[in-house]
Amino acid sequence: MLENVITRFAPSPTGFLHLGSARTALYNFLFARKNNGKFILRIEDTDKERSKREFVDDIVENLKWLGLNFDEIVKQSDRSEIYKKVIEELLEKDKAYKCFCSKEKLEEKRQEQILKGEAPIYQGICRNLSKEEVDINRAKNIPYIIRLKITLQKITFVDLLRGEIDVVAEQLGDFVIAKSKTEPLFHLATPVDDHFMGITHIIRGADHISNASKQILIFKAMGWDIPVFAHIPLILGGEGGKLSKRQGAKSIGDYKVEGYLPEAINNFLVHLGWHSKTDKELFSLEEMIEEFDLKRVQKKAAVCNLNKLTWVNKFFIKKKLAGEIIDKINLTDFVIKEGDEYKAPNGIVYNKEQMLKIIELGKERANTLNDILKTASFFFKNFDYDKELLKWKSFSYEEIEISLEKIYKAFSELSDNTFTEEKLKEILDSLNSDKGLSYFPLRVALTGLSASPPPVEIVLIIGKEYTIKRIGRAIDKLK
RNA sequence: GACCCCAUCGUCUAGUUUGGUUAGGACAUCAGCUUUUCAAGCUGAGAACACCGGUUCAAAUCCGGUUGGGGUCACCA
Repeated sequence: MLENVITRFAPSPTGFLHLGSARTALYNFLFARKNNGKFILRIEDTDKERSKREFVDDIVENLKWLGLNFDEIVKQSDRSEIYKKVIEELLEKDKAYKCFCSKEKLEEKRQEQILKGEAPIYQGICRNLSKEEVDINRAKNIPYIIRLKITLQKITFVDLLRGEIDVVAEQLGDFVIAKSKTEPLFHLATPVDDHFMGITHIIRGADHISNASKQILIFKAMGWDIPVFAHIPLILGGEGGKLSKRQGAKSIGDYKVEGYLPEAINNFLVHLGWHSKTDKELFSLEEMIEEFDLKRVQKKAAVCNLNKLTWVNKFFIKKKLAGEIIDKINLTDFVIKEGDEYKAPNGIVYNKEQMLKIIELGKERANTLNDILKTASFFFKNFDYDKELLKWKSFSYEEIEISLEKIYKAFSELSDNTFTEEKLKEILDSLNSDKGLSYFPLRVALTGLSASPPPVEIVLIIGKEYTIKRIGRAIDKLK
């Protein structure tokens, strides 16, 4: 175990929490907890134009929903004093300078460079302005921004997953670190916070590899210790390309609404780039913490294939008790809850025990929480079906009708005491030599479907009265 | 375009550090079993080391190149 580990998840609140960012959060969380360290949520809202309060709320809410509890939340917009001090120090030490170039002029130069096939970087026009020149420009009120003065030739840093990475500093150009002394930009705010917050491990997406070199330049200019970097592989969409920028970039909130369980999402995400030493596939969050190891994280980008998510979700739904999920299911499309009663539009009133049994049946067949009642909607809604559906194998309509009439009669004769699972099965099993001739038409009569949970289970839930009614309706269709 | 990163079944991956495996698992697909249907479950099948060269008795594993994919090049993060 490492000492004093502090990690951070640093999203910009310019969008909802999506799968890619959630996985970054998960890895940071796992690594911190594994080492008994701290996990901090840092909202990078230096871009006032694009940052929105609703996104902050979404990120916080969904992180909590996933169980990725952070120890602290920090907003960059609350820390302007710190950035200001660093900017002033950098300026004072001549590690940074004011640039008076206009946006238009810069854009023109950029285009020229691109046309010439050169790297589109800043060419240092204001890099060596004298104090006098700067004062003149200031006196004229020409707007300026602040750039870092790059003096290093080569930047080398160690990535925990990839080893040494070399970057030619020239390639970077004197990039902008702040719009003004009070308006820091990403490349300044990030290293400043990482330093002052004591971040020991920067775990983030591989799209930040090239940013790392820029941020290291700040660390070096300030003479700070450089934290450990671990750039985790990107998650790609089905067609390749960054997930967050392409299709399929649904938010975690969307998955929640669609009926995915947080444990399913965590398990799906943890395997997008990481694998335990064993062949174990499904983990609780505690087990993940126990087994997680940054060194076993993949270097290759992972394509996000939702098949597995569905499978994982199904697994966890099946594992849960009906009582655990009844509160997570949106019942309003199916029943109106009044006290302990659940009133269905088809007239049946269920008690809680019956509702739980219905959920029990539904969850065996559901991919998502929302599927649970959908696959069992015949409990609640009126339905119709074609007479043809009642057919079983090559038996005739007459034979089907006779079978249903026998069931009708036998069920009608049962008293409440004998209306039990054993008795019902006994009747259905003995009625016809082909069991399906009893069960299948009964199934259709009860559900209007050719695929459903076992008919006897359904009968026991809706009760004798409604069972008889539905069988009678089927017989009428055959007449 | 320049720079950086990466490369095992369709997908997620084990194996690479310390060369020797019938290249393993999961999802998906297909088949069989079970069964009153579906789902589940069980059993089985097909399915991969990008290419070329080098080192070596031996290369998925080490080295070089090629190709391919991805990322970054903002007064966004």
